[in-house]
Amino acid sequence: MTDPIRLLLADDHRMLRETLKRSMLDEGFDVVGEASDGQEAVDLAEELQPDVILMDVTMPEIDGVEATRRIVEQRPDARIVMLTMHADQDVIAAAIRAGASGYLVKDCSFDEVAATVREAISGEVSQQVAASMLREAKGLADEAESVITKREIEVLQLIADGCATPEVAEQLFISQKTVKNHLASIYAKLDARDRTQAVLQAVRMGIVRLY
Amino acid sequence: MTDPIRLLLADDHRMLRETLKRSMLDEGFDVVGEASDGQEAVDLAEELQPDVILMDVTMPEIDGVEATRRIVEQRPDARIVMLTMHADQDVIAAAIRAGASGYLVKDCSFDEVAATVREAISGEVSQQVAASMLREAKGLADEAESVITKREIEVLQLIADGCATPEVAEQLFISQKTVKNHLASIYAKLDARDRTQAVLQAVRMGIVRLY
DNA sequence: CACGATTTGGGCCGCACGACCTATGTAGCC
DNA sequence: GGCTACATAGGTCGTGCGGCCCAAATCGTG
Repeated sequence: MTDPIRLLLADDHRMLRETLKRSMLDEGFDVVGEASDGQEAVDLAEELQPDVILMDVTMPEIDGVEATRRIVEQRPDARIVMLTMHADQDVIAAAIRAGASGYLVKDCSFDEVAATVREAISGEVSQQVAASMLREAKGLADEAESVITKREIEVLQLIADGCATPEVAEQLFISQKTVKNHLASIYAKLDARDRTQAVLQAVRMGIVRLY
Repeated sequence: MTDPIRLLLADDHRMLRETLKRSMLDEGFDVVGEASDGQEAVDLAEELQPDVILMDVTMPEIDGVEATRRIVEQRPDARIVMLTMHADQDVIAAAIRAGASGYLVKDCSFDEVAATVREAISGEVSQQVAASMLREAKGLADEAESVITKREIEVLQLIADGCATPEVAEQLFISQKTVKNHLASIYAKLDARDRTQAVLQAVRMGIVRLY
C-alpha cells in the first residue's frame, strides 16, 4: 500500500470539519490540518504542504475561491477540491479559474467526496468539473465580464449588513453616486435586477457573508 | 450498558448527514433513519419512533421549526435537537416554542453534539437553551408579535425568488397595496428596514429557501 | 508610454419603495 | 355576541432606487 493521502480541511463549520475528519480518517486518509477561515487555509497550505485541500467556498476573512487563487499562486501543483452549498455555475467557473482541480456540492455522498479527492491526486477531473470547463472554454468573454472587483464586494457586504446607499457612501467615504455606479456594475455582472437579488446571488456565490 | 440511543438525522445536505451518521455510530449511537427534508423528517419520526431527532432548521418542503412543531404535536415526549448555521435569537426562540429540547450551532464541536443528544434524553437542558427560555419568559409579548404568518412567508419567498412588488401581487392575485402591507408587517416582525434585510433575516431563520 | 480596467463623480428621469393612517370582511375563539 | 388576528385595500408623502447618458483620475500590465 502507498502512503496515505495527506489532507487539509477548510470549512468554517466545526461540526462538518470534525465529522468529515473522522470519516476521512476511517477511509484511510491522513488529515494533517484544519482551517476555519480562508486566511488560515492559505497559511496551513504553505506550512503543511498537504496532497489535497478540501475547501468550502463560504468562509470568513477570505472566501474559498480567493484562498484557492492564493494557494495556487504559490504552489501551482496544489490539488484543491471545492465544497459548496449550491450547484451555482458562476461559482464553479470561478473555482476553476482560480485553479481548483475538483468540485463538490454539499449534497453529495461521502463516497463521492473520497472518490473526488483520489481523482484530484491522480489528475483526473470529475464530470461536473469537465462540463464546467467546456462551458468555460465556450464563453470566455462572458466569464471575463463577471469578475466582481474588491470595491464592489465591499459595497455588497455593507448592503448585506443592512446599510442603505447613503450609509454605504458614508462608510466608504465616497459619494452616493459612486455607490450607485458600483451597484449598477454589480447588477450587470451578477444578472440581478435589484440589491436584494444581488446580495442573494453574492451569498450563493460565497462572495458575501451572512451573519 | 443500556440500549443505544436511537437517532433520526434530518438535514438536506447529504455530506453532513453521512459524515455525522458515521461519527454518531462510532460514538455508540444507533442511527435508525435519515431525512433530507422536513416532510420526510415528520414521516420518519412517526414511523421509526426515534429517541432523539437531530434536525436542521433550513430544509426544503417544511423547515425544521415547523417540522418540530408537527412532530411534537403528535408525540409531545419527542426529543428534538435543532441544528442551525447561525446563532440567531429569533430562531432559538422559535425552536423552543415549537417544542425543541436542545439547540446546536453548526460551528460547535462533535463532542458537543453527542453531549447535547445525551442531555436531551436525560431531560437536561443546555445552557444556550436555558438562556433563551429565560429571555422567552421575560418577553412573551414580544415573541408573540414576531410570528410570521403563512401569507407573509409566501410574499417573502417570492421576493427571494426575484419578484418585485407588482409581480408578487400578480402571483398571489392580490393588489400591490396588500403586498406592501404584508411587507410593512414583516419589517416590524423581523426588525428589518427593507426587503433586502427582511429576506436575509428570513434566510437566517430558515423561513425562506435560497436556491 | 499607451491601453484597459477600476474607481471616482455628475445630472436627469420615472417609478418603486417604505412610513403613516384609515377601513372592511373573514375567520377563530372565549 | 364580542374580541383578536389576518388578509384585503385605499390614500399621501418623501425619498430611495435603478436606467441611461456622460467624464475624469488612478493604476497595473503589456
